[in-house]
Amino acid sequence: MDRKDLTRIDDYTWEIPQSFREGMRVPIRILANEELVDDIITGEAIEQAVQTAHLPGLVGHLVVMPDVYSGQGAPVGIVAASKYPAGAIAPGAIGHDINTGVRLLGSSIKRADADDLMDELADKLHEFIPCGVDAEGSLQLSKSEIDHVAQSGAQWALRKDMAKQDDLVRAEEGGRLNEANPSKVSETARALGAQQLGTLGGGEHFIEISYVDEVFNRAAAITMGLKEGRLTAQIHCGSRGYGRQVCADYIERFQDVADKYDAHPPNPNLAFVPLDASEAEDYMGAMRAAANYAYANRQVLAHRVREAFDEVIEGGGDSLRTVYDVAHNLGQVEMHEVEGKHMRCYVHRKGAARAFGPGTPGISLPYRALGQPVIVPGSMGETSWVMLATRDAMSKSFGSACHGAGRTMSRHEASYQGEAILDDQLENRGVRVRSGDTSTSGGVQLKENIDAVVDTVSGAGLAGKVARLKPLAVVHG
DNA sequence: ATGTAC
Repeated sequence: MDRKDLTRIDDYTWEIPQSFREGMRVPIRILANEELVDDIITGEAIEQAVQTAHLPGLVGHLVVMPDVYSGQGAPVGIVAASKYPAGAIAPGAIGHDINTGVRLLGSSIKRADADDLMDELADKLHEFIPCGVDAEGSLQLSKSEIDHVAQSGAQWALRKDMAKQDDLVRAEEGGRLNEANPSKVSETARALGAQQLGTLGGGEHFIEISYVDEVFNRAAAITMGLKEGRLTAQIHCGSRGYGRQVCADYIERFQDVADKYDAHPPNPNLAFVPLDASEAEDYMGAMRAAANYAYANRQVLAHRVREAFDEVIEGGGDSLRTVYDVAHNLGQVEMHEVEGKHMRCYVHRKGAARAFGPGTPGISLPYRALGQPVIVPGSMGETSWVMLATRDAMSKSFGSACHGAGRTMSRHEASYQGEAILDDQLENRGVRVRSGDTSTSGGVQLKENIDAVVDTVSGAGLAGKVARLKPLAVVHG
């Protein structure tokens, strides 16, 4: 694809018309600045976006985020809104790592006071947090306990003294989706979940200590508890094998019933069924269960980070306060205005965060008047940004923004890349690294386009800058 | 992303 296939809407928006290929249900809107657009349209993710635009019942336009990259079925970095309940639902447009996301914690600890302690802090984080694909957790729960986790999300951790009330108040959806249905989750998934709660996983998943480098919106930063020169902690992870298995199980099941619904996607990983099919309801219940597992997992990891801080800094754990916790891979029923009409939609977000503008119902109370926080972590060891959603996000991207933590290569390409160079790259940037089994991160390469991504998100009017964070230490799988 | 593999 090249630029002649695109219509330029404005400085940050490019459209691929519905006529680009027969079978597309909506046009595609790529959100990207001059610097990013050519890479996006020449990469392999864009063909996946074209295929995703075939999903029946899509409304408005398929949104492609500036940090998009190649995924399975749908690319990572898209928003696809389907009319509810007349449209379709596709697990591949939500992703295998259901509710992968980010928890950001702020603190009152001055960077200058912690400089000499950073190596010890990195050691303790690594000691307290099991990493890698095969990491088994410190919790070792029964399958029936995992059903409680899947039902209650981060609230389960509150009952187990691994959360503060304020953690939940400042998490998206209070850290728990309603109408989760663990009985629709396979035995295989439940068994994996029982072993893995409280583990970080591999690939792009990481825990990072950073500091607030610069504040751009002082009032918002105060509400968020972010102050220049103070330490922060970020936890980027998801639902581990539990969510992966839920996605795989339902893609297979949807493929099996394709004939019944005359549902034939351009790619088997984009298997779909009508939203009002019983199989769709089962998937939604299982997917919400996996989302709650991920909310609980980030909460348990936040607890472990607090324990690690306590070992090194007096009162360190207690000073870590949740700023926000946001999901990147989720499907939700929401009201949106499309071509002048209010309608109920099923919004698939894959590699995209919800970003509701100021005053929108559903935003956590401390932030409802300001707009939903948008955490853009960059790759591990990269600059991160904290932003606030603005009103334009509702019309431009179904109330969504980028997810930030991207790859330069698809997983498929990365699998050919051989030995890990990631840790050397990180060390060269002066970031302390502690890693587990690097076999899963061997192909992870650091992106350096985070500032262009953030320029696009703010230029397109999805979110405004609040603060920039700089990395000090990373723990990854 | 992953009891890893188009």
